[in-house]
Amino acid sequence: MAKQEDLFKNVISHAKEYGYIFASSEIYDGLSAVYDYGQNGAELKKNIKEYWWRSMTQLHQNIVGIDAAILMHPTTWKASGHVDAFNDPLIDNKDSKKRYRADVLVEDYAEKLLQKAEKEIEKARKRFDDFDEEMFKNTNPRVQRYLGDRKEILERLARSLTNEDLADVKALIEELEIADPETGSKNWTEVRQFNLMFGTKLGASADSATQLYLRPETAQGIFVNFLNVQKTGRMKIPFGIAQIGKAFRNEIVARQFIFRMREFEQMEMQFFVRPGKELEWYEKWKETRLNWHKSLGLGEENYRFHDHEKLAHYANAAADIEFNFPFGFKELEGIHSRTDFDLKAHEEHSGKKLRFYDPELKENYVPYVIETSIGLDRMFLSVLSASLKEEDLGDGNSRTVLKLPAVLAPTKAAILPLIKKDGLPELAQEIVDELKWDFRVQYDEKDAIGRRYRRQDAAGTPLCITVDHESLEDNAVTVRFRDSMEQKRIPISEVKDLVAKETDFRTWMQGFDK
RNA sequence: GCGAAAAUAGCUCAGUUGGUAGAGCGCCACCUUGCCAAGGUGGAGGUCGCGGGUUCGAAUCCCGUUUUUCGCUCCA
Repeated sequence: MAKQEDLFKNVISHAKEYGYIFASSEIYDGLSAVYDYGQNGAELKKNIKEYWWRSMTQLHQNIVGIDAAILMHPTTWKASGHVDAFNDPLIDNKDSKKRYRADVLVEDYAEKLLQKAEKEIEKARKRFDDFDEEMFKNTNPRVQRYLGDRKEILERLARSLTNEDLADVKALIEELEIADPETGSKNWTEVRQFNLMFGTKLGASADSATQLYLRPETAQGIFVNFLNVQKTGRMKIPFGIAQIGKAFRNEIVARQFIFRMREFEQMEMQFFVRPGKELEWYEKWKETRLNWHKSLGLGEENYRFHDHEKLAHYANAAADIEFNFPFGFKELEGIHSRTDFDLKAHEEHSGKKLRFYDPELKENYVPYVIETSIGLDRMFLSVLSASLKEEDLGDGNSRTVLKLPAVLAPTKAAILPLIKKDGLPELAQEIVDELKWDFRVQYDEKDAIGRRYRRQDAAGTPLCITVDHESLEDNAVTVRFRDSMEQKRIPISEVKDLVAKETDFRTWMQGFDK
């Protein structure tokens, strides 16, 4: 356990030291759960995005990409359910330190009253042969009291929640003497409202401004554009719309480095299918997405599915692809069968039809949706943490090496003159000038060659190309591979092809693109 | 949000019972070496997270605060 903790700390400090991730506004002590990507982090992140984007929109003829705005019409979030669901009144028990949803506590209490009433009715049913349930309900004073109290409590709760009168919710809990279900303590804090959505205003003057939200998920940008894309792209079901973009959540607890941030980026694809076919496609996408992860070679044992038993209200099937992070298996990507919930909700709220005319069936329908949604920052963390190795070289030496998948590496190759004189730097620079058009490469002449190799190992550069005195004679260079530390002599004219082969999208993805 | 721990140079850390900061690595310049890191010389870099208090004097003691990590909690 302690070892895992150390490993995670290593990942965090390596990420900083090599320019991958910095705390946001660090000179001002940082901002909780907000991080910046540094010079190498930005490259790695961009490469992950590109790997995903090309897999989706380039390898699939029937998937296209969009880039919707972060700000959306506020009704979007009513339709999606976020306005209601992302607003939780929470209360803490001071003794047990447990947190509960205040409305759920009250609702549970009301539920108990209902159960008591039903018990009375059951008892009476056994006693009387000619039992009239309606009659009994309406006349028995106990049942009357239970049901009356229940009704009154629920109405008062609803009223208080609508008016955002949280003090009354607290008062209600106290009046009813509701206790912590686990410990029985009645020592409660105030009820506080947690709104998971970041609010902002449209319009410069405060009084005429419209309340807007920074989107808490990117999916809605796709749903509201469903018809635009379908019509203008002449898309036929089944088809998908992909998007990469920022989303924002005002998490109560945001932790674990970049695993849960307040500002994060999602890569998601909504796949529209015929109603009734959704579970077939759900299975297919589960497999496709897992394959995509496997293509990066970070270790197949590091991935697993986690099928949801408790489904969100919009879903009829859901699974996560979990990754073995330094702090255990956690969600990396979600694959959800979202039914027609979102499109239907937008139809209702907008009054616009969001349907597809299926020429084969000769009918209109609201498509069903399979969603694949991956946290880009989590993906970044998974790649970084699985790549960082402290390697024992067997001869008493060790090295720190960042075994990033070459296709994702920020720098593809380092060009190194063996020594910085005798014309070697000039030849090395020529190679840089040739390669730089196709690859991000780096020139380095400082320090002993072995040291430069190790430096590139730690930065994650998959290839080193060394120019020595012989190179001037035979036009050949030594290529040194990061992972195996093996060296190979090849003609300078073949360097470009070699770097391409090692770092190419096709090299990595082909065979996994099922 | 609660509880625990931590915060000193870019990184990893030391800093004795309070006497106004050190090491190793890294970085920069020059010299030297030249195929798997840590030769030489010189140099830059810290108001010890921040604010307050105690004291003649605080990195060190006390209070508050911020950030991070862990546990709980939450998680469309």
